[in-house]
Amino acid sequence: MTGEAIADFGDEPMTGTSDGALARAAGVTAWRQIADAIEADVMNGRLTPGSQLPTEARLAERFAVNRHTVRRAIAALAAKGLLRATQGRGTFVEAKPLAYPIGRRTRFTEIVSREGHEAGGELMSATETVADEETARRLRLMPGAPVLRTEVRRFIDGTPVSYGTSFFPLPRFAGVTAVLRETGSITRALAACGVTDYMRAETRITARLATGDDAARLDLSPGRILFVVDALNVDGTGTPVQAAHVVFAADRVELVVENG
Amino acid sequence: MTGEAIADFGDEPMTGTSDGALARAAGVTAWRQIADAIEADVMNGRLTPGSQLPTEARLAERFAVNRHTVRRAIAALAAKGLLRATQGRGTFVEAKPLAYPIGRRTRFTEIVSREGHEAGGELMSATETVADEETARRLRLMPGAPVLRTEVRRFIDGTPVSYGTSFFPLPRFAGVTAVLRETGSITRALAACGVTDYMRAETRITARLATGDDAARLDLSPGRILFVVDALNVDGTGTPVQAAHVVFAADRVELVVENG
DNA sequence: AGGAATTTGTGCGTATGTATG
DNA sequence: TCATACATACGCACAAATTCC
Repeated sequence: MTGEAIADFGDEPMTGTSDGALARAAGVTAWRQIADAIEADVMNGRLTPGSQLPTEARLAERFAVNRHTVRRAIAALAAKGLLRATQGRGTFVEAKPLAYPIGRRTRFTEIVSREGHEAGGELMSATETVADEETARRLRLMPGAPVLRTEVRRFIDGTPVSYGTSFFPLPRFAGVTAVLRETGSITRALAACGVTDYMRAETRITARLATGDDAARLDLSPGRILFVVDALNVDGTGTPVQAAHVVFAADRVELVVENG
Repeated sequence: MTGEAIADFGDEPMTGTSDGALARAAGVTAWRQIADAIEADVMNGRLTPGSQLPTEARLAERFAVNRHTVRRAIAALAAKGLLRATQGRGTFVEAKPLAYPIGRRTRFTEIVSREGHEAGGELMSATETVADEETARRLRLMPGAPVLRTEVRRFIDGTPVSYGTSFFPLPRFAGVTAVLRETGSITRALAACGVTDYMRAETRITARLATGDDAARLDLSPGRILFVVDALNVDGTGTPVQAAHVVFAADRVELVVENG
């Protein structure tokens, strides 16, 4: 693999006859050779994180194979988390995972912007309901107590990294919905209800594979790994203010526990 | 599903004609019906964590199918993490994941025994080598400085839960090998070198799928989820004493971050 | 607002090489 | 040697999502 970058061909003629040439009738399948070529381009920096690959049609032309064959190579790399293909947009090189500190002060927006990225939040739903046994125990409420249930999806530089549901004790935090819908920031939503500061009391981390629903919400392929994070936030007096159940795309974040 | 537990049939006659009977020629494959039946037995507590299933041959007889069909059902549940089949031993219901606290004082043996389980450790290898760039940075050494590299596998109640490599600065911790080989305990090994107390400074958590090697070492099926944990331990003065790179079987532990 | 162009996603059919029995 | 099954690869057509004018 000494060829030029796959993405670098434009209208100019090919610079080498061996470029893009596959060893047909060799022991390795065509789609795997293509996948290896693309992966090498990513590893060598010829394709940088966030950059767009040529269209499947152009890659097929380039490697002199059918588009299906290119698609198979891309699918393999997407399953590895190296690429991400979106219908109507194109295929892109995935960004490096963001270090996501988990500590007493865990604030999504602060974390992301401190690393030089743009944080985004989207309130997907907000309904008043009653606490089930598990939620009541975590929020130290009676089962059946009124709670606000919100579903929030979070983005870094426009790509979704997590989504999940949160529960807030209800007489106290009735006002979070409006702020959450407008800003997508939990911190500001709680501040609007008089919680000037809150702390992460406990974080439980498990993992599972992405279902079709997860895949759709996080724009990744089914079967990728998800972190399942159950978090409890408390106010200055130690009173629970938020119980969250969030799934993260495991190859878009790296969870970091710092013990200062 | 109102049948008796699968594991409960012994020499007594069947208590109901429908027990174990499959809806052949229905829309659901035989192996999936068997898998669902076993899963229901686990969920309802008729099969408890740690208990052994009947042999594949007996299950095949029970459901009146070929043993291959039973194996497919078991394989599906093993892939979900519900069962674990070990050659020569049998098939067992997986235990619930153990809560594994990650904090300033993270001690494997203490954590496990406090939860009422038996902790085990096995030193797989110990070699003197030199620090590569990454290891040197973490241990605050010069690249090329001598370090001790150990590979340790850990068990809870006899089942492997993690394995990984650790690096110790070498002039100081030459004595850990012997203690580690004898006790499998990092805490005692460090104590033997004069480190009466150590602290977890940082823990980085990512995830990946188990390869064949991982699967062999942790006695799980390839493709299961692994937590990849990079940890740094320091002594009372803040000097790094151990840099570890450990993989955990993600469905045998739940990582818990507590912020006192 | 709307419609064309672009790009990925999906389905079907066909042919070929390679194990398997 | 034949039959079968499976994965690979190709070709064509259309659907669906996004972007751009």
